[in-house]
Parts: sequence; C-alpha cells; structure tokens
Amino acid sequence: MARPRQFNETDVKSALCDVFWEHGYEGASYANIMKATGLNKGSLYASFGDKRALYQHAISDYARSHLAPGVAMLRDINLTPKDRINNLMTTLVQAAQTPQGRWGCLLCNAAIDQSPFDPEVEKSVAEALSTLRKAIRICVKDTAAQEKAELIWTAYFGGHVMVKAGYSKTVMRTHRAQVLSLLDKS
Amino acid sequence: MARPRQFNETDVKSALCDVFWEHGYEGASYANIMKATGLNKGSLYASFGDKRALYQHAISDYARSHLAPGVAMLRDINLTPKDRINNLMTTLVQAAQTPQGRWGCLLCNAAIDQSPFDPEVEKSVAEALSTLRKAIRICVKDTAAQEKAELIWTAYFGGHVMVKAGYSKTVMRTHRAQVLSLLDKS
DNA sequence: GCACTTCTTGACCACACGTTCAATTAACGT
DNA sequence: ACGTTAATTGAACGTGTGGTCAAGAAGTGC
Repeated sequence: MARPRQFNETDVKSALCDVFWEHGYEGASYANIMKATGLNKGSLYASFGDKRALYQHAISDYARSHLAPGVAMLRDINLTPKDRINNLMTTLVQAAQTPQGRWGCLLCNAAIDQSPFDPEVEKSVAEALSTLRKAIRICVKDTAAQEKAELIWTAYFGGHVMVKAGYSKTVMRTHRAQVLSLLDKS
Repeated sequence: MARPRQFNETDVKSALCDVFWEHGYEGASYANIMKATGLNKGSLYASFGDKRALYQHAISDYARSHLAPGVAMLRDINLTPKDRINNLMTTLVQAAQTPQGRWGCLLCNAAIDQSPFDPEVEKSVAEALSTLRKAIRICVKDTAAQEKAELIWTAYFGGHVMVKAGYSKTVMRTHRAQVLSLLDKS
C-alpha cells in the first residue's frame, strides 16, 4: 500500500452536494467546489472524475441524505397518512424565504437545468422522482386521496418552484392546507 | 435622423426568448444568441444592454407570447371552468417528450436557476406566476375546486418539472385527470 | 533506512465567456 | 452632393472556465 487519502469521502460528497444544490451545475465553479470540499482540482479529478461525475455524486448524496429521509417520513407507520403528508409539505413551509430553503430541491433543480441535456442525470433524477412518487402512492393508499397521488407528487415539486421563486410561508401554508384537504373524506 | 435599425425588434425578442428558454440563462452563450437573433454582440449591447437585460427581455416576451395566451384560455367564458383547466393541463400532456416541450416553462426555469440570485428576475417571475395564480383562482371560483386553486397552480408548475425530467405523456395524462377530478362534485 | 506506491499540490493550458470600442456602413435632412 | 447621425461590424480584451500534469509529500512493507 501507499499513501492513504487524507479526506473523508462521505464529507466530501456531502460538500459537493451542497455546492451544486446551492449554485446549480453551471453556477458551481471549481473555485466553489474546491473551497467547499477542501480538495483541489487534481485530487477531485483523481478521486471522482470530471465535473459531470462530481454532479452525479452530488445527486446520489442528495438522494441518500434528503430523499431517503423524506421517503422514510412517508412510511412512518406510527403516523396517519395525513400526518405523513403533512410532514412532507411542512418541509416546504419551513423552506420558504430562508436562505437554505431557497436552494430548493436538488432533484427538482437538476430536472430543470440538466435533465434535458444529460441522459445520465435524466436517469438519476427520474429514478429519484419515481421513488418519491411511489412512496406517496403507498402512503395514501386506502385514503380518500388514493386517486390523487400524482397530484400530491407534482404539487410537492411545484411547491419547490414556488419556494425558489420567493413565495412566502403564508402562501406555502395555504398550499399545504389544500394538499392535506385531499385526504379528508368529503 | 440617421441610419434606421435593420432588424425587427419583435422578432429579435422572440428569438431571445427561445434561446434562453431552451438553454437557460447560463447555458445561453453569445454564440447561441447571435445565431438565433442574427445580430452580433455590438448591436445587442447597443440596443438592449448586457446579458441580464437580454434575459429580462426574454422573460417579458415569454409573458406576452405564452403566459398571456394561457391566461386568456383560463378566461374563455365560452367554456366551463373544467374545460379551461383541461386546456391548460393539456399543454403539459402535449409537451411531454417532445423536443420543444422539454424546454419546459421559461418562468419555471427562471424561478429555479435565476430567481435566488437576481432580484429583478425574481420580481418578474413572481409577478408572472401570480398572474397565472390569480387567473386560476378566478376560473375555478364557484366550482367544487374553489378551495384548491393553489393546488392546481402548483400542480401545473410541478407538471413542468416532470416534463423536463422526461416523464411520458401517459404520466402527464394521469396528472391531468387528477387535476380535473378536483372540479367534480363529490 | 530504503524502495515503492499513492495522494496531493499548484502551476499551467487552451478555450470560451461576457464585454468594449474604433472603424465602417447606410440612411436621413438640407 | 454632402454632412450628420445612428446602426453595424468584427477584432480585441481581460477574466474565468474546466481540465492536465510533472513534481513533491506521505504513507506502507521490507
């Protein structure tokens, strides 16, 4: 063996995720990336590959650190489906008008700015979006909203667009309330 | 007077709109812009200003050429509210998996990639989004969905995210059906 | 201590970016 | 026909980009 790596791969991936999440693919320069990760270009290329590869790592890290918990939230059998959806939508309310909240959702951002141009990103994003879609479907099964799972799904990502556009917590609360009302018998 | 302009301002703005719509703000280079407009840099600067100004023109042209017709669609008193919403959602179905459809919605794209960084874009986008929001609200007033206008609104933009992510017409048809079901008495 | 292997560094590259500007062209009023 | 004024051109500029690479540093096994 020879010299071991001096960085923690998990930490670096997490930092990568943050940079691309905040700035987008093209908006994130190597200056940003080097500062966030603490590594310089050579190490990044040697360890992970080119910028597109870094972006893929960022997406998969986001799936692990943010999507997976969201899905777990939707599967929490200790809560009613309505409470689970409420938790999901509440993340949007909390994100509204906060600096980090305005980073939006990395998957949503990637869908907009990279999916049409990069088949690999398209695939990763579509898989991640479908994971959430499925989780919502399962969650609302056997509820009044079972026929509207698709709607909840798109409303969630639509909500991220609104948050990025700068809408207030108030608007997002109304939005949440309307999503939740789908789960009421009427 | 002196030498008059040799281009049609409306055509140029329309071309600008298309370039930024397809490529995004950062993705649109002057090479793209010059080719699309037929003007070269000097003329663009002299007539419209810098790149950010070009982008603003693109947004306002999009509002005129795409948002306004959509709003008009929602106000067509010859149709039932449900038919009007159907028309709106059908644009998403038609856009799915077509090249131009995958440009998405310029406002949605701008919200994601520029709103957090450019207050002027943020303002223009928020105004445009609010225009559509209001139009939906008025359209569904006096219907079973009047309490869910916000949901229809976010579902529409969420749908654009799905289209950009590459989802099929089939998915978008289901999405449309679920939005429309909000307008049924139940 | 030495040889070997890997990781790390930072200077370097070619290129594309947004922007500027002096020179040229073309229409108008007289 | 000419002078004035504005539009147009395209070369040039400085900067920042993603990407490369040879040299040095730092571990491991003998």
